[in-house]
Amino acid sequence: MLNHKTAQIKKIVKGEILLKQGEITKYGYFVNRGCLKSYAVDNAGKEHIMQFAPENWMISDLDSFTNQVPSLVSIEAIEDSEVSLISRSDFGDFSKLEKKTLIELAIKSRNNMIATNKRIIGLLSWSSEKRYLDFTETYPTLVQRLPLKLIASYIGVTPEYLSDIRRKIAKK
Amino acid sequence: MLNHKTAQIKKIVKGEILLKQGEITKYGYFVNRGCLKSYAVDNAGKEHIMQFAPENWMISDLDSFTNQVPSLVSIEAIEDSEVSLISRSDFGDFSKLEKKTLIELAIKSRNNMIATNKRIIGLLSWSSEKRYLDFTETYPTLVQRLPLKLIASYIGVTPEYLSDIRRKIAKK
DNA sequence: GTCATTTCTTAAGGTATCTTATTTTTAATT
DNA sequence: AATTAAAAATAAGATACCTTAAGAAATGAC
Repeated sequence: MLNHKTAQIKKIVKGEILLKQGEITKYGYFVNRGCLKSYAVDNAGKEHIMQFAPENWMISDLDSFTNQVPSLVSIEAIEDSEVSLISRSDFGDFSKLEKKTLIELAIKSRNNMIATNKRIIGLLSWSSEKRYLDFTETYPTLVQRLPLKLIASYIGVTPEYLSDIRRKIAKK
Repeated sequence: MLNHKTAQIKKIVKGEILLKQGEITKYGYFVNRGCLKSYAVDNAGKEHIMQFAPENWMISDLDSFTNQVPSLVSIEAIEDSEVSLISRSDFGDFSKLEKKTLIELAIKSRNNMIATNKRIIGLLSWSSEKRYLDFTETYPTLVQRLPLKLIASYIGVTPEYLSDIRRKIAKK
């Protein structure tokens, strides 16, 4: 979709931060290798994961990227990674894009929206156990790859409680 | 964006249902007048509101519309309303759309995505009181227009508890 | 291979939010 | 206006989930 071949590439190590909550971002990131997360830290200092981005995913704070407002999230590498930088000059103005690119974008946006809508329904109406089971079905490779505490943060429970959930599931 | 002028128009009364959870939808709806909601009913029979759609908003189950799979939500009029029907033949295939339309779509999708992302962050990391206050700031007209129990359902608390929240806020 | 660090598990007590039920207020219908 | 129905407020008891804390297991560093 984006012109990754000519894009600027950046290598980052685990723990490295590409965007800090409250800052205005210049870039979106396309993940070539590794895995990133975006997350918000609440008043109590707790971290809540908005998104995981393994290979071939994009990650950014879309509002900060588009409207140059402070970001609600931080973006950090959870593995050693390589990303392509997507800049506003390349991608900020849709009218500069080719029709073909716009169609690809529309399809990806739609798929993203479908997944995001499902997540909201889950947060509103599913039990934490069901949210965990859905996560394992939707992202089986991430379940292997990520520590429990990151998954807990994504589905909206504490690591201790997810540990309880797992034990209850195992007992069945 | 869509060709509302030639679209099929439908008048519906309060309480009328346009889509039932589990069914496959043929249409999306653009609201000309009135207000609709989409909601999921959980195992315990409780209703959880995904979206409100007042005038000039679109509403549908995007996954059901796009992929012809069972809908996760029902769509119902919460006021007497008039909607324009958006069919898959008009809007299912992006390659048939004009570039101008695709650009409009990309902008609307982006704005929608920004709002939806914020809602997820709110559900994960804000207190219920903060979620309510944010709702009143983001949708001041809807706060006047909608009964408390629908707002409670949207922000993810029971009506009784939202009533408590309001009382606490008023005491300050 | 040992030591240090991080992750995971387990458990007890606490809090936010829910459930159920009753009363009051508001809105809809005739 | 009177009647009915729906919405909102209030309160007491129940529960899902959190907090804190400690020990066990796994992972990474030297």
